[in-house]
Amino acid sequence: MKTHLQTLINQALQHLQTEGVLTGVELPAIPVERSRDRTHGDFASSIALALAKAARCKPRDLADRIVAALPASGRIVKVEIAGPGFINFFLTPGAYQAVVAEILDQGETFGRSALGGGQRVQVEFVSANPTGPLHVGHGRGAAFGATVANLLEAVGYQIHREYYVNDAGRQMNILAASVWLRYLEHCGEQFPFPSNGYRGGYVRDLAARLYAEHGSAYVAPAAEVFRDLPQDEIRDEAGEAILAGDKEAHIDALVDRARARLGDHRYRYVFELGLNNILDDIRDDLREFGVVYEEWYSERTLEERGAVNKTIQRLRETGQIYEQDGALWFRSTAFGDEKDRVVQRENGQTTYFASDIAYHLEKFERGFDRVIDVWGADHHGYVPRVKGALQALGAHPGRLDVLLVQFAILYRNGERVQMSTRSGDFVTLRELRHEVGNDAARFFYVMRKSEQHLDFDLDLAKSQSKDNPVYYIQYAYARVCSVLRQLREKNLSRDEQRGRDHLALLTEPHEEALLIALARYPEVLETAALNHEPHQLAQYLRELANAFHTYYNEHRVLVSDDALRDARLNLSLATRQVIQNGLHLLGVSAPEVM
RNA sequence: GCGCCCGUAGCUCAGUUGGAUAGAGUGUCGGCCUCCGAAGCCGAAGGUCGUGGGUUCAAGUCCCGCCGGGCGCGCCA
Repeated sequence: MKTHLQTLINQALQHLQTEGVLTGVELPAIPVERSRDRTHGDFASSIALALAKAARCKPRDLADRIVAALPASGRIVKVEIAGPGFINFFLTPGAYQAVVAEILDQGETFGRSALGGGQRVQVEFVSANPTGPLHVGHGRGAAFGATVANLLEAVGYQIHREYYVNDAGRQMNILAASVWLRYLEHCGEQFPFPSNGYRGGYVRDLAARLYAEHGSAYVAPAAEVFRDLPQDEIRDEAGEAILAGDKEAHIDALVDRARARLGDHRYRYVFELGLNNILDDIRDDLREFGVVYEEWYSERTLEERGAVNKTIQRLRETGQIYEQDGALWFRSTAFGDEKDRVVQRENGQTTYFASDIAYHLEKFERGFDRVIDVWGADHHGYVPRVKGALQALGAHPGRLDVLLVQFAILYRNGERVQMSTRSGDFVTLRELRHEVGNDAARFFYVMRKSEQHLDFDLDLAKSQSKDNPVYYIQYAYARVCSVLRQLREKNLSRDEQRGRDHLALLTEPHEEALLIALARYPEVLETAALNHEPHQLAQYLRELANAFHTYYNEHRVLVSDDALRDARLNLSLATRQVIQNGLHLLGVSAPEVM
């Protein structure tokens, strides 16, 4: 409808140009919006306000001339000029009602479009290190990334969902060392656990598994393992230093000691045990959450192919690499970063940043038209250096969108649920899903703008009342299903074609409001997708459900008049279809009975 | 200190990329079931859009300065 109106206005403007009113004026994109207020019609255009200056006349006068030049349209009942020069369009009832037939015809594809033209877009999200189970922060990235991907797919982009598995870095070695140390404890050895080790309970589980598989064959005396190591650094809860040392050097040395003591083969075994078990757990967790990927991309394969070193070499050739204090630095300040960044440490290890440059470079080499990264907002400082490196290498950083997701704060009984990474005491995504269910979790995660902190009310997410937007929307769906059941129980006839033939009977104000809400769905999908804003869809579905509940409360669907009943049934089914389509994109189920 | 994000009803948040009289939910108060699911609906009350300037036909929206909150500022990831 919007494009229809734009076409009409465009024709009018061209007509005026031939009359010499707007000679030499370049015609802009024509603004057409849904009116907020019904008294302003259905759609409004501010085109006359925008062009008044160029046309050298008053906005209202220009609006008059545009309206006079508008071609006739069977879908418009009235055109008015209002306020400073808005052109308001009033649609015919038939223009509203037509959407019902459109929805019934298109079913699950209603709302989808070919806007993206099949462009290839990669969406990388979650990508949490496989050093432990996903927590509630990752959950938001998962729900958000999955929904953004679904939305883009719905408007015609070809989507490649990807999880970048950091299976090669230093952190994985620290995990392996942590598992081994817990294993030593399990076997009776005693020592202070390194402050930079992984201390979650799952590490002990992995250690127990190692023991179950190999008994005490991997044991080494703690006294030997810890002999002549750099001092650890230990702080109390307040952050005050109890033991001054270098925790990084300490843990790195422990990793080396583990490798030396176990030998390559056995060290590899511990490493793989940790990686595989945790990665499998993450995969299962996400699959249960309705989040699936086209690809799990391994950092290790990237490194084994020599891509990281090759990338550093390429950066060298650009002249943006220099050596200082034994390390290699990338001159990211030349690209707007606050300071230069290390790509290779003094000890020869490449940094996470180095492999990330290689990875992003490869994303473009794989032929994606656009690349989207979903990151936690605490990584925002990382954006300039990645884009800077891409620019240095001749890639186009403008084709990379980094979407930042703020943390979710859990509330229970009105109080904030405390989470501390220091003690390893955090709520996992799985715990959250089990507590509130997948539907509520998926919906709550995306119902706010991503860059907004999310207050996640656990009690609300669990409540089965209208306060809970998930239930509210699902209830509208279930109600339509219930009407169909009633139809059968009462032995009333139903004829879809008869309903289509009598859509003109849908003239009640509540019906009109519902029809307008339905017609908005494709527009909502488009803006939600292009702006990467799932919350717009969530918000819309609530409004649609509200329009239906209001209507349902005011009018009966199963009336005795066959034609009216069938028309209303078609309207109800169309509503059900749109709710189903929308919930599907959000990864939320649509139960027939609640 | 520097950089990024946020500040809208008591609370949680929208606000169609600059449009007309700033909207929902929740909470408070008051109504609606002999009738398709009351897990619902209707009404009332609630605002100097943090603040002071600027840009223009038009600013919650864009620019600048303050105030308040969050995050970042490692040879960690």
